[in-house]
Amino acid sequence: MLGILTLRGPSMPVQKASVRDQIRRTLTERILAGHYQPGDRLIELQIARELGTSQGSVREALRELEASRLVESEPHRGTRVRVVSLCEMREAYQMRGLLEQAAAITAAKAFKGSVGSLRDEVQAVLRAAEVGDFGEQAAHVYAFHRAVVGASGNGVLLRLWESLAFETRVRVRLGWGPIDPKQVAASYEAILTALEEGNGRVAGRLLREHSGKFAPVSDQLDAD
Amino acid sequence: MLGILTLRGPSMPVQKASVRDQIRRTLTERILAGHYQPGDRLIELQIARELGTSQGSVREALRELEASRLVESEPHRGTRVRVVSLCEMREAYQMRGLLEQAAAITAAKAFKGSVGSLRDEVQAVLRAAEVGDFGEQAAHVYAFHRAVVGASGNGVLLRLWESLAFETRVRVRLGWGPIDPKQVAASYEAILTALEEGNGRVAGRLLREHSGKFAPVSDQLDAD
DNA sequence: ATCACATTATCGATAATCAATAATTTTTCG
DNA sequence: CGAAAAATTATTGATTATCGATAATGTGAT
Repeated sequence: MLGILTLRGPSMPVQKASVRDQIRRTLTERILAGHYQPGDRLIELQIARELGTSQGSVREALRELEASRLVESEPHRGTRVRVVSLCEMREAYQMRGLLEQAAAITAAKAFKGSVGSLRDEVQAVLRAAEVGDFGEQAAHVYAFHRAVVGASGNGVLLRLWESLAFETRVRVRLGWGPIDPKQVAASYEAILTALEEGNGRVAGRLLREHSGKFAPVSDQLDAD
Repeated sequence: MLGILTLRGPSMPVQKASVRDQIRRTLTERILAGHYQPGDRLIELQIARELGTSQGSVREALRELEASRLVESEPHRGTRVRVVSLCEMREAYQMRGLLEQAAAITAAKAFKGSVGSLRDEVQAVLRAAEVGDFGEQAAHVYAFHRAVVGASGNGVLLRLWESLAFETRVRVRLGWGPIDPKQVAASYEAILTALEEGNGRVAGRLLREHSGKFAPVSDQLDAD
């Protein structure tokens, strides 16, 4: 039993690995990695037997995934990987832009003069793009934006932003074509400069525009 | 058993009343109504026995409440009603303002010339305020803002906004003092006028300012 | 072909049970 | 007495087995 619980690095302190969390993590990985495709059914007992757990634990994990909108379920019809529509993705990108713009306003204070860690992420993005490692690329893009939003110091803002993670991450897997590294570099460079100067207003605007570049529709909500 | 399932209005169509949902609804009501105070423990078997359900169903309901951030839990230490800090509430109000501003930009198109339903809600708010019925007042305030956000036509935006419901609703129960009806009326009247004219830009700005009036801290994120 | 009916897979839910852990109480001993 | 140690209790985390309800599928009769 407990085929999942095998992993636990040697240097890991006392990580509580509840069965429920392990299941959730495993399923999340599989969904984000594309092992389970959108629309695929997730059958409780099947998963339970595969992972060596009980049906109840799987149910709980599925409820959590449903809450974070990775899956959806109908009564007596089971749970399946959620299908994110193009429309919803556009909306999510709009919102991400809006939130990041707001985040930048205050985050700029934190980054003024020290954008080293951010620059590292951008470098990593470009390196990954050259090699063609989309997973790595997406991870560093995520890390960059998350760092900015996190630096805003607004926990609620961060939570809202993170709740968009699924919608804005599927994009990569849909393969809307490779990104021009030059364009990306230029865009990020401008943002970095603004942050370094502590100019949150400009950084925010640039981040919002950046978000717009990756969503194929005009941004209707721009208040400026 | 199933002491909860009694209710089901005569005109109700075919409402699926899963046990889990019933538990969730019951607990949500009790939390919002203040029957359970912030910090109170929610003991699984206790609730299960009281409602005549199994422990498992209560667990699932609690996981859902945790996802919507009404409660929080630590391993082996149980689940309790979440305590929303003043800081978090301020952040939530900031975010609510940001989202509503964005919503107004597009919602204005939908309301141009026909703000009747919105005006009704404002009237209801003032009426409730006169009578001193805070519950009713809060409900209509909620309905007004929700209508605006809903009219934006952006589902993701609506979802984000609704996820702030808890944080921005506790406020009423904390009783930050009664609100001056005149001030409220004037504020809403200006918003209505802007929406009626289809001027989303102005309506958005007013909504954001409105939100600021109810949060006791200067709004740092205003990009305009 | 299509409708009615049976079959099957799966979900929704329950009960009974057990180990692990946290909180509480009691005991022991300096 | 008062603090450390030990025992007790309450509750969670998780399992197994089981049942009825429901949706999907298959099958046969007309």
